[in-house]
Amino acid sequence: MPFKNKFIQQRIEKSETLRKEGFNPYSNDSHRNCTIKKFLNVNSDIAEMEEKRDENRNYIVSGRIKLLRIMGKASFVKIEDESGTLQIYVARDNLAEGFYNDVFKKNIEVGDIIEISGYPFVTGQGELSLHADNLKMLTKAISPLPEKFHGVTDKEIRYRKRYLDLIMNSEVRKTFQTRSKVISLTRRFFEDKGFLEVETPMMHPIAGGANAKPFVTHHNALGINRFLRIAPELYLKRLIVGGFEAVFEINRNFRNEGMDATHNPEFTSIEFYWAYKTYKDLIKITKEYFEYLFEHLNLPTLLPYGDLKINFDNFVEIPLIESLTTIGGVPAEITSDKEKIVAYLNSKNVTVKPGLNLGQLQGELFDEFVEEKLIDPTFITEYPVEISPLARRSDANPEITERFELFIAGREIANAFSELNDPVDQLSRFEGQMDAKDAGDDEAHEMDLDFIEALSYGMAPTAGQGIGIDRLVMLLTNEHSIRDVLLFPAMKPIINEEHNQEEEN
RNA sequence: GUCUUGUUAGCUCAGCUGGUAGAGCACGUCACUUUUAAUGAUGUGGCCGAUGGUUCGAAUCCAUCACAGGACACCA
Repeated sequence: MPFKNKFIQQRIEKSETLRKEGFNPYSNDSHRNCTIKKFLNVNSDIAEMEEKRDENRNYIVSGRIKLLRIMGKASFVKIEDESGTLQIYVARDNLAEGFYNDVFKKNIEVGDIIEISGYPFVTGQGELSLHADNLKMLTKAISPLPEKFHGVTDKEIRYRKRYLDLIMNSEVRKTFQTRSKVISLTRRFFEDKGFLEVETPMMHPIAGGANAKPFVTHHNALGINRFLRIAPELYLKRLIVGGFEAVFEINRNFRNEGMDATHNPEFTSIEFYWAYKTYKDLIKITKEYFEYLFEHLNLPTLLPYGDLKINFDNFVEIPLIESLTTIGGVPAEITSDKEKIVAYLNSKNVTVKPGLNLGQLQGELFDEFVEEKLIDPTFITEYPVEISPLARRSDANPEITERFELFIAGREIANAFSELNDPVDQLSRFEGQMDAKDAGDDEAHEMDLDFIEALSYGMAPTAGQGIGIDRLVMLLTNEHSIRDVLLFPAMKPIINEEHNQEEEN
């Protein structure tokens, strides 16, 4: 039952009173001619004037009331629009007869969205303000705003009711403005390099391009299941086969897995594919990309992140096997022996699933002993072929691939490789994944014969990369939960007990 | 999925070893024409997350459930 709360009832009554007195509580007759930011900029000279005011100027601003200080025959009102906050001085004798006492003081309150006209002046306390000569209700808020000083801090309310979070916490708006800029800069960076932005299906007949569990949905017309995509990779590579030489896609992926500070079931990535290039070129363009972002976002290259300082002038490059010993402290003599790795992991109280192959075990060592130590940007290269089913083998050593993952602050930010374009090898890799699936690995890559056929027509040598946008934004905004960089993070629904019982009947 | 902590007024939070629910802000009323979380006076406001149990008596103890935060596991 909505609106049963007594505060809401009170406010609805005020809204009705306004209507009766001829003031539409939901007027759209708005005449704003100045944002708050502009008002503050344009009138910054008022402070130097002898009178501290200029009654010849007039502005109409609007915004939500954030603070209200009523002092008898005059009041101060803080309003906020998207651009900033402004103090309004409202005095009884400057408004229409009776308006101040009968309308303003009784029916206008914190949370309402109003429009005010008046002239700029500077108060005795030195604050540039607007001296109101007219005030109009634009939107009555019937729910009271959270407490003015503490705001909302309850994370559950902040995520479930993001609008309240955005009203109360201006720094949250900044985070999402930065997110928007990152995406826009990313798009511009790749477009300027000659990449073509494309859109590939979100609903896949086979969920490929990554090792992950998909969401399933049903297409009634065809009577078949579809999978929400876990990655766009195989479709983007089909476009390279088709003759596009540089493509990228910025969009959502969906993975049916756990949720925590760095995982949301839907997340945003950019994937880009670049013909006639190798993963070495990707390392170069990745460094350029970060330089570009830092320059346009005005960020220091010694970036604070929580207690860390991340040095973005210090990109490190190291092969995976080497990192195990030099960074992870794993004895070099065990890193290519399955039994010794298992014994070593067990000795460190790490339990491993039985039947893992050498590459998977090396991956375990990396995840366990190296990943969290990679603070400055680090390209880990030369991944084992067993855990890289879509990457090209190294010519020098067919057991490893021409691949890297970029780690920053202990987290994977990007995954990239020279693409496997040998259709026969790709087929046998998929078959290897099928064996892993039969052995119980439910995240092994699916067989995609249509993709194999595409490769069989010839895909130019290509390098491709994916970057997790959410985690990147976390780094750049100094946020430590993915929920703080998603406007509407995934939350469990709140079960309404009454409603539930009805459904069961 | 496991462990752990939390859930009390619209918001931010108190509430000790069980004894009939508290503050600040907000809101109502009154005073106040330059305040800065305005101030002073006064009042209203609660199924103490849900359901069971123990008890003469439960916000408080126990169990189950729901949701959230954190950690771990899996993964990007």
